[in-house]
Amino acid sequence: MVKKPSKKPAERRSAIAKTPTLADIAAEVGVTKITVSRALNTPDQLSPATLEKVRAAIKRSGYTPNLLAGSLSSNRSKLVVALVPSISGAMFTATMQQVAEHLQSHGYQLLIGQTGYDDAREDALLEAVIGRRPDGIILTGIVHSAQVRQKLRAACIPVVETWDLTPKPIDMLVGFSHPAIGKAAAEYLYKRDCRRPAIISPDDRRAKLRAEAFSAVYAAKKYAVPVVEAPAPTPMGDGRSGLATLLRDHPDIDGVFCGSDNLALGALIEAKARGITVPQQLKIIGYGDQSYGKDADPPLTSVRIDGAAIGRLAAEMLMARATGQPPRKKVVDIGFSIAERASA
Amino acid sequence: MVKKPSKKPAERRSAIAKTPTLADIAAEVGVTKITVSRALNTPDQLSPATLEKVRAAIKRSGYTPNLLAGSLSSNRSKLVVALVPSISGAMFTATMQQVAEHLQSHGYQLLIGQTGYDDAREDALLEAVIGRRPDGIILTGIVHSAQVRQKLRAACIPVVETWDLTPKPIDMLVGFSHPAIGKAAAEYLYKRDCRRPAIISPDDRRAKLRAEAFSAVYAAKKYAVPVVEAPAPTPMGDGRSGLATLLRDHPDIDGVFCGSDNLALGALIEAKARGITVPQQLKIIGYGDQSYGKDADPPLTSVRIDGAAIGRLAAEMLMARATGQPPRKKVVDIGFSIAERASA
DNA sequence: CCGGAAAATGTTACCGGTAACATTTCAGGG
DNA sequence: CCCTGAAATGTTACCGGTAACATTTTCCGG
Repeated sequence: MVKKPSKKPAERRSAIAKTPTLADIAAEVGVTKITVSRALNTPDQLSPATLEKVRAAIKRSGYTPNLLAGSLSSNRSKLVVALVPSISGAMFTATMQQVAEHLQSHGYQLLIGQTGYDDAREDALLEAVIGRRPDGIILTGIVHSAQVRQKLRAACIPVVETWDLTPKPIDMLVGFSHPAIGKAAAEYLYKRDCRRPAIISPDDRRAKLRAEAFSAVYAAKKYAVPVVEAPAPTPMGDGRSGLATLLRDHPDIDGVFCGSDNLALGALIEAKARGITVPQQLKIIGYGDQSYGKDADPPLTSVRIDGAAIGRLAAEMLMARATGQPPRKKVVDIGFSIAERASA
Repeated sequence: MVKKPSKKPAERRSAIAKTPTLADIAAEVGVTKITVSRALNTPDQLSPATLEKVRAAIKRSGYTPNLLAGSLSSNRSKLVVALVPSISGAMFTATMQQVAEHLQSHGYQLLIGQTGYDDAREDALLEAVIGRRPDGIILTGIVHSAQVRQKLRAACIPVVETWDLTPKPIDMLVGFSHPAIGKAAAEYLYKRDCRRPAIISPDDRRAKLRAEAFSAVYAAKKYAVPVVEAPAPTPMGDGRSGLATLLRDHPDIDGVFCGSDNLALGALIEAKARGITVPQQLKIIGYGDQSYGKDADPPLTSVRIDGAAIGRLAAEMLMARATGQPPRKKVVDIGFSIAERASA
């Protein structure tokens, strides 16, 4: 089978299996490209007869429109990208769920990128994402690299930073204050007569903010707070071993502020395994208020963040921007609460 | 401020803030577009002096290449999309982690879509994904809609189906047999003198396959297996309530096959809360072998799937295809094992 | 100082859609 | 039967890059 190279590139291509394009469908039906395009995007503009023929041809060929081309031309991608540190972190699930649902009802699509608690990697990923020209970007946490901040601004893409606060957001923001949480947790434990608390914390930036604020409260009262750090994302096991370490070095601690519910649950299991009563001998407070915390024994007291609300607001802000409305507020602090249960 | 519409569209645009393009950079440096393009993609081809000037201009303007345009032109998007039922399902985390790492080392990017255990939604999402013309698609589970199968084939995009087996994959496949797992779990419990087992299972398709195969083994021995289903993704609480329901209706059960480690952990907590000893009075076996299972008390026996291996193989297959090599194998059954711990 | 190969850069024509404006078709009133 | 405006369809020119091939520069030995 000799392949005779012809001059016309279109012809050369067709030798190989090629995915059908608008032009192919148009030629088959006997109309022009724009008519097929309209059949897909604004079907009301076509006569029923033409519409029917075009749809039949599309179905027959298994044609799928090339959104790269469409987006390039129309300057709208109908795509929103969200970046999260970790897929597994159940924290962000509710947020993503809400975002996806809201976007979907507006005909937008959500894709998620995993950054992995690593700034350099986040920057690289973000750059690649900007290149795809999504109609919106949702970030977990705030962006620190000046370079990336500039690129985001230059790209003119609506951005929502989330899960944190900063006086100078790139664009929009839905978050809450991590130091405020550390402070509130400390006061919560202090009020319940905790005098020798400790911290088990993931080593990511936001968790550290909470831990530092917690320590600061006790430091002001002249108590030093021992800290154990574990690499994020923290599995339950780190909570067990973390508590074990703390008890070895500081056998008299009477409370633990855990930087995640995973850690808290691990600490709980370790305490029970050692016959330490919770909350009598040891108070445990988690962060995130995951559903499984309620099902622990005793149920876990935890800092509650309304992740779904973050998602809903972020999506609404983006969609408002997409429809050209000026956003009511560019920055929202959704706050937090402490879900008081039996463990502290 | 009267805006005088000029004839040239480029000029009209520039009234509004516009994101810089290759042409802008090129004009600024005094070269042509292709030279700038080369500075980004094949810098070796340029003289050091030119390269330096171009890079300076790029940095100054905060330019980010429009990958839509690049992909459209070159017919390569350097993008792989993976679809998972749920972001939170820790099961797929290891897989995604591996995929992302392998792809990254080849200069590819991974974006994740969430389908939500819903076939209709998966189809819609998949169609939108095909439209973005990624260089590869990784699916969790196998595709059932004939329509979508045709579109995937027509689009000529390499596809890897995972976490399941089928005699007729669309393209490539890395998975294992769910019925085999149900069978193995049943035999495992039977061998340990379990005669009145029950099942707590998520209601997704693959979990049902496992449950049915489990029941079939016992049915062959004339034992009926009671089943409680919970909507996926299953939180720990469903394990607690699931076991409670089972014990109410069948107080004499002596083993539970749980469709996820979450469910198993919940069942474990419920059993302990009721003073039922595990494994003496009740054997519990999970599925997924999540890290937290090891840290439970007693440690959880669980069906182990090497999710990381699935990710690694899927990524390797895609990259091999991208570099034009014919894949060694198009279908891989990676099997499973039962991680034997104290709970069963 | 010249020829010629290699290195550096440029030209042209697309990729597959959509926007904006132009043209044709058709129904109904005068 | 013509006119008119709305409905249906077409034309042209892009969107912002890259492939393929063409041309100019540079560098080197003879």
